[in-house]
Amino acid sequence: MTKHKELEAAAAGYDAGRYPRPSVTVDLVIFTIGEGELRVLLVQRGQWPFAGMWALPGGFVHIDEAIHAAARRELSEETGLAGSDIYLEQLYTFGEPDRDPRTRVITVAYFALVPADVSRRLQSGSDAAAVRWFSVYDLPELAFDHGKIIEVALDRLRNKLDWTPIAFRLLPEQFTMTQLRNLYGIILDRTLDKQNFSKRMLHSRTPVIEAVPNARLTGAHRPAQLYRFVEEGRYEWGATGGDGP
Amino acid sequence: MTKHKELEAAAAGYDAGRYPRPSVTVDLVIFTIGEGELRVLLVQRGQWPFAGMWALPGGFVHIDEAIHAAARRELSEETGLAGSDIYLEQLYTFGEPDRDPRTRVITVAYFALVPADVSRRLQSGSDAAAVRWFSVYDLPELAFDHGKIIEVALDRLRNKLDWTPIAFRLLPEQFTMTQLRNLYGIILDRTLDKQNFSKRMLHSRTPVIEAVPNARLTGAHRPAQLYRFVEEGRYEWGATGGDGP
DNA sequence: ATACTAAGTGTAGTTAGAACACTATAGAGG
DNA sequence: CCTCTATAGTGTTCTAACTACACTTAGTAT
Repeated sequence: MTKHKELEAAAAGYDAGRYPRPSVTVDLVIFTIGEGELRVLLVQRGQWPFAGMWALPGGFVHIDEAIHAAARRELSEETGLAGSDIYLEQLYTFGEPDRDPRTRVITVAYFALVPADVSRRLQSGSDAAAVRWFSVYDLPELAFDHGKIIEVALDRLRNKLDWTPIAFRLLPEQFTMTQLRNLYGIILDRTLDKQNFSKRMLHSRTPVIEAVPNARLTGAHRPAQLYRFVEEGRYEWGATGGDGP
Repeated sequence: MTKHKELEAAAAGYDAGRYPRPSVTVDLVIFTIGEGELRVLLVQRGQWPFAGMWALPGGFVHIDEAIHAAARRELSEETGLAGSDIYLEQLYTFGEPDRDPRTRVITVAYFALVPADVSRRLQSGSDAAAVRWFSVYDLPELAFDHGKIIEVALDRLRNKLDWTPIAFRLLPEQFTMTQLRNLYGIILDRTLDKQNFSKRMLHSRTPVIEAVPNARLTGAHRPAQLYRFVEEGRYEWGATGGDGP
């Protein structure tokens, strides 16, 4: 198909090889919640450049592959999560000429949200020390401009948290009010008033969550009501869009 | 410099030519206000593909050029506006494999805001029918996926309007309350209450605009107070960021 | 002078968020 | 069995911001 394109283009007097082309990659900021921390998945580099340092998972966009497809593929390769139920959103494109010492590399950054219960299962499956979750508040030295990328991702996550129901992508299907409030607290890095928080979630004009009838979490103390995200309402998801454009 | 990079990379056993590389371009959605309309700048294509159809201005990212620099350069080439005082923000990266029939082209879309007084001066300078402002509510048939790109840009503009002082990038330095209110009305495509609007702008906790002392616009009717944007306050400009990453 | 047009202002009702303290219900341990 | 303790769950008041709506003011045009 690419060959066909080139032929057609040549016939029309267009020479695609005229300009030297940059490499294009995708990099993934994969967030999860664990041990009461907001965490991001990093891989340790084996080779030059930045050998031994930690980096975001990522890889080349294949020549016949959509960018979001490349991001999905990398997500699946890196975590084994194939399902499209993992939240994935394009973040920003970074393309300073010197960001990669090898050659000109433009990277399209994505961020992904993996539910706490899913990431717990992952942890045991991943091989050795090459891949690890790190607290976003305690990151190692990072390769390339990946520190910057994580900053931008964290900003975006915090912003979206307030205006979109994105938080539910980090929790199992059913959850207690305390879990949800803690999640917000961890991401926003501040404490939230119990009553005001639950009022906002349950009693705003278009409620965001609803109680699951007869579902209670039994534990060491008073059992808690389980809630789930209300899909119906169809909120404004913000202009930055979802997976593809 | 690039040559140096390749050498260094080769020495470390990295072959950058291993993968076929896509072309990378920037496309610009340049907004302005004119004749009471929100307008976008389009250029008419002369060649295959989509010959005769209208498209967003844009071009290749040079191999040693930052992406935002390429966007600035195209903006300047297309409009003659060199100053970095024109608002420019990265929008989204579009990379479906088939979006360009010539070859694989990934495009990083930007959107720009040109003040009404500046764009009026431009109009006379541009050559013939090859470049034109179009109302966003009355667009011609567009080449490539540029219709989609404009949609995304319009969404983003509307969203940012409510939470950031972006509107001032479409107005001259001083303006009347009515001009500002009309601007919001045009972009949001609805009418706004006079009193409530000015209350929001002037009397919110952190005022967005201030009266210019002794400056009044004299005209056919009662003269109007002139206002200017308050720079001091430093608002949250939203997570999506400005020009560079 | 008078009419016309746009600028500018005041008020009451509603809604969302912040601050703050008390009651309820389970298991654990003596 | 009773008490302790930890977490779940609820009510009220105050303030800031948004909505709806109508009247007054100050210029030019005739």
